[in-house]
Amino acid sequence: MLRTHTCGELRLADVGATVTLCGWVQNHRDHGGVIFIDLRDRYGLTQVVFDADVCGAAAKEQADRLRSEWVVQVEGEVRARGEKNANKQLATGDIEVFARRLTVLNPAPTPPFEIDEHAKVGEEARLRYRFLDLRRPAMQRRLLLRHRIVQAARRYFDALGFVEVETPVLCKYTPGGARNFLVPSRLHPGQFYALAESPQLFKQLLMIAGYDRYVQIAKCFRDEDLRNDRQPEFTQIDLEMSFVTMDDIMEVGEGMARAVWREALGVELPAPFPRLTWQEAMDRYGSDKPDLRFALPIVDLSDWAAGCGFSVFEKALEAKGVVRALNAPGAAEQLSRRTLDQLTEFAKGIGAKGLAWIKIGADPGRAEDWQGPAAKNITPQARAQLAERLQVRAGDVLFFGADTLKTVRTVLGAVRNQLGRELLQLARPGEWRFLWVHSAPLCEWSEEERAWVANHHPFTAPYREQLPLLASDPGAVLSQSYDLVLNGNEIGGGSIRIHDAATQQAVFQALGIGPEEAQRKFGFLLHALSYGAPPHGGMAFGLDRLVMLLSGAESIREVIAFPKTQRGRDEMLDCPTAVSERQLAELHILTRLPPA
RNA sequence: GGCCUGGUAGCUCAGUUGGUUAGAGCGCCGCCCUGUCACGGCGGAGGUCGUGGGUUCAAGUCCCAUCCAGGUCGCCA
Repeated sequence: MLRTHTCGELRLADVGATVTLCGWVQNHRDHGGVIFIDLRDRYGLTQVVFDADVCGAAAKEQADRLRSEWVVQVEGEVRARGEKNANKQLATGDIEVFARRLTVLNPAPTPPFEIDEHAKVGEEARLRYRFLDLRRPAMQRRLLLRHRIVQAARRYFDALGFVEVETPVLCKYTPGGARNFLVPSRLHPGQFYALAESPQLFKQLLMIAGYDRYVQIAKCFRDEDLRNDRQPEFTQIDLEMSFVTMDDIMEVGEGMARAVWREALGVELPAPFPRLTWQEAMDRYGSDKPDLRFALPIVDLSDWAAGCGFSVFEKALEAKGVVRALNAPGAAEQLSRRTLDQLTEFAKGIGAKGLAWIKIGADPGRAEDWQGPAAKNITPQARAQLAERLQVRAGDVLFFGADTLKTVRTVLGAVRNQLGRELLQLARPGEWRFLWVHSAPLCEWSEEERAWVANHHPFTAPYREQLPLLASDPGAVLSQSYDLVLNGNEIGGGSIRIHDAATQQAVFQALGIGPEEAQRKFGFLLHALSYGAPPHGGMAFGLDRLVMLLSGAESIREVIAFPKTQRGRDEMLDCPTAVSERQLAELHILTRLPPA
């Protein structure tokens, strides 16, 4: 080793020792007669002192030329700083190293930005110089947290007897779902692999193979547009179990979350996590991933709305829609007319025709104290009933949605989030509200494709007793599926899988995938299912999102060492790039570029 | 693909109604300083104002196109 200690470990007990440190020059403070250097590595910072009386004139002169981010080796003696000169903010602040010998291991140009906690740097510069950005404490903290999370998960699953198995990244193209990245085959002209969008099929095959507890920290690839929490390659903590029910998987998944929070954050999560059916979540919170850091429940008022006096509501009912509302208790003062107008525009952006609201003044019993676009038209009787149904008190603000069921759910769900997270700031930092949302519909009608499409994926098992409905009313069939939601973010999800070929065929049929097509696309799975597939199920956690939430980062890019930009480029590697004609020829590929 | 925000010194930003030589802080370079620790003092260098075109006597500023970054909708079974 070129060093005897790291820059974070020397203490008063080491005083008198001769040590050798290696690291980067964080800072140099030249006082003429004496030079201070802060030497940094990922373990910490140690102050090195160059005094000509100790190190000699030549070494001091050399130290004088040191610049930020040079890599140096320093041999010297550990000395106590004394009460007066100690730096309480530094773990090594009680000591300093009086240099005797200095070796410049590598000089460096002035970095494009300062490598310290305080420097504000834009993301573009950070990504172009990611190797420098990763030296910064914030990035180190996040990558180390990620490491601890992964280790905690691995220990947890290992202790439960899970087997870690790697599955291929080069896979077969599977239609439906996310767009695949394609990889040309040199050996098979005109044919392509697809990068795995998830290990889904492989883990089912592993269950058929009898590995009844599988786990993998798996890279997944999806060629879709990027978002603040979406990258084209990302990591899942993927697991699958045999001979289990929904409850078993949820228990294991919940246990992992508890282990991760305990080991990575030192936080003890309450058990068990609350559960809602998909239907309950959608009705009560207008979302399949409700943020439970605040209440603001949505109440159905369809029966009340008939004859309430407000024609907008009544017409929505006549059109077979619904009327629902939520009460923001005591929010009247925080929600100015201007804010409410902005919220109305926000609702319109999501698909609402408008957003009826009522502001309650000092006395809910007086008609004049009900103000807002919906207030005047409502009959006194309807108003009294409303006060009862929404538990109206002075200073409350009521919001109404009147439209199709789907629109009202979406709009009030979004309004609820906007109120809770932004306008009323009801979500406290450091608060972790977990929730299982289970039993979502198996499939959903797609106007675009004029067909029923799988909500989760086509291998998700419906509830057994609802199988007969599959042919007659596919939309009514619920699936044995579950999503783990944290503070309004989906952090994981899974399902019990179909384990027999007959049911799988029936589901394919309902999804408009004929026997021939099914055979062509998923024949290997159907074949395998016929060879003694055990009942099985599993789930996957989005590791990047998990780390993002645990670290409080604003974007997924902050918890990935080398992320892509929103257009899918790597600014540091400068890729993707064009390749030579020769390479293309070898892959039997002709490119067809869009017109310039 | 649509919409929104931004692009000015190495970094983070300001730049008024279109008008003199485009500024600040940090960083950088030089000199001084023996107890600093985001040291301090003095001095200095550093700009295709993303790119291309247009309007104008005059464009960082107005218009059009385009590129890049971020956000968002579509998309993500």
